[in-house]
Amino acid sequence: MGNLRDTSQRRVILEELVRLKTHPTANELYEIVRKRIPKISLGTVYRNLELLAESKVIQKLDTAGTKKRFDAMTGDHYHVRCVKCGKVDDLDFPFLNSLNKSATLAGNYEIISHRLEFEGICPECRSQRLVGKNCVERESNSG
Amino acid sequence: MGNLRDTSQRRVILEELVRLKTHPTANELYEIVRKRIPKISLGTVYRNLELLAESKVIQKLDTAGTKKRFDAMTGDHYHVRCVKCGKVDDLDFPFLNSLNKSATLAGNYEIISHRLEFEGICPECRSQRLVGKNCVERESNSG
DNA sequence: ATCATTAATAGTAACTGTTACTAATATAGC
DNA sequence: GCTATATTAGTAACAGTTACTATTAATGAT
Ligand SMILES: [Mn+2]
Ligand SMILES: [Mn+2]
Ligand SMILES: [Zn+2]
Ligand SMILES: [Zn+2]
Repeated sequence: MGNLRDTSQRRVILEELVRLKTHPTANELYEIVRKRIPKISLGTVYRNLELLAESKVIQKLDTAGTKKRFDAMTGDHYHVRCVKCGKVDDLDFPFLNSLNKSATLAGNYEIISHRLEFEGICPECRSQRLVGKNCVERESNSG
Repeated sequence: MGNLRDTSQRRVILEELVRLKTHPTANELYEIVRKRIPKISLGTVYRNLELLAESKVIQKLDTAGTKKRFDAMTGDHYHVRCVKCGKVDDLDFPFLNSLNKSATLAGNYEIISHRLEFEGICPECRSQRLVGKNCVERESNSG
């Protein structure tokens, strides 16, 4: 894994991120890793997520909202965010390979990538629409 | 304009945002408005942008990076962000109306909207690629 | 026009997510 | 085992934004 040393902290952070399919924030992952390494520091989680993303082992997501999220799946894929509970899920949707080329032709930028994120209501929140309980707002749903 | 009072601060903020095509951050707009209303407070700019966005007069963008940007154009359109200088421009690209429906069918979310943002290199930065001067990094280019 | 009501303001403090710093510790190579 | 140095825990600093508060000003009624 490049020139990164093999520390227990780094190993557990990666293990737990791979296990989770929830695209956690640094703090969410910190709380989970803490159960296995109680004395780990939040800074260590941030630093390792950054390093792992730099070396392309994981992916840093730039979803709506203020918090960065992390994803152990590095392949191209899109995400859905529930506007009710803030949950971020993978979406099994074909990757739009031709978009960048079309967009380059449409304007005067040299397009190198695109970010597509859907907003919607997850099955859980949909079934609780009338009840309104058990559906904690995770983050201010901007726009 | 709803139940919003007509103050000089609010009027100038909106005027300057409409004039600009640069999708400024709150602070960038603050610096511009300050030339006309020197004693205006940054909080006033934030509060008014928020209120104007709530009442759909303007649009709050959730582009990559940490800073929110604002847009007086409320119609559906996509944006390009220059990875070199951070500039955000409109892209004259047809709006993908069928995407939400397709994405709803692809997963188990009820999709209500999508956000598509392109990354690329603007004409200015492209012509300065070798020189590297006059091309100020506006924000840390994450991912 | 004067007044009362109350939204909006300037100025500042507080907050949130993240990054930077530092002295102590642990890893990897010899 | 020893050395060089990457990594760590703990904490301070930082950036962007929001919340608070006393004062000011827009509105609508008299
Ligand atoms: Mn994913
Ligand atoms: Mn725009
Ligand atoms: Zn939900
Ligand atoms: Zn540029």
